[in-house]
Amino acid sequence: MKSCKSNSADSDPEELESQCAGGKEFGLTCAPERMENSSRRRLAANARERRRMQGLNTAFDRLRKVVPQWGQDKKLSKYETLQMALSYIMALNRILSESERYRSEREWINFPYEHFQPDACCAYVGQKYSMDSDHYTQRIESYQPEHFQVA
DNA sequence: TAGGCCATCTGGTCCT
DNA sequence: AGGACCAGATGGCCTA
Repeated sequence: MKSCKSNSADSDPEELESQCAGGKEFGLTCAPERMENSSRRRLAANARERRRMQGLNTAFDRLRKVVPQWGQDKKLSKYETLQMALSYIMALNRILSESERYRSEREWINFPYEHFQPDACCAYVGQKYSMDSDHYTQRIESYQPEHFQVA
């Protein structure tokens, strides 16, 4: 997945930074110090940007782990992950609202106890939910982002 | 082979 | 001044 657009992409950025500082790379052997500094700053900025994007991707991976994902074969794209997270939050929010309503109507006590089992909870948060997956898939898939207003 | 997704580079802008 | 953030450009990989 690496780009070959620039030679600098194929080497360790910190190493390149130090090489650049020596003026031996990128034809800068006889370049003025200003160009050298500029080039060095650019490489440092590239390295920072890579780290930033890696941090962003780590966050996406963590989000993927807590968001429902059926179809074990393919991981969600970034866009899909965000859409799924939105739908998931909305679904949970609705479930919460319903539970509040039940409680206020004093019907909550009749709510099936198994809804509070830890396993049932983890099935939502975990990777796959082998049991009852069809039902759950239908439930969550019915929560499409376009059905909600984003605050 | 076209299209989707992604990583990386890059220059601009904003913030501290 | 330098770092963080962003968006556009570019090219590689993968799949239908």
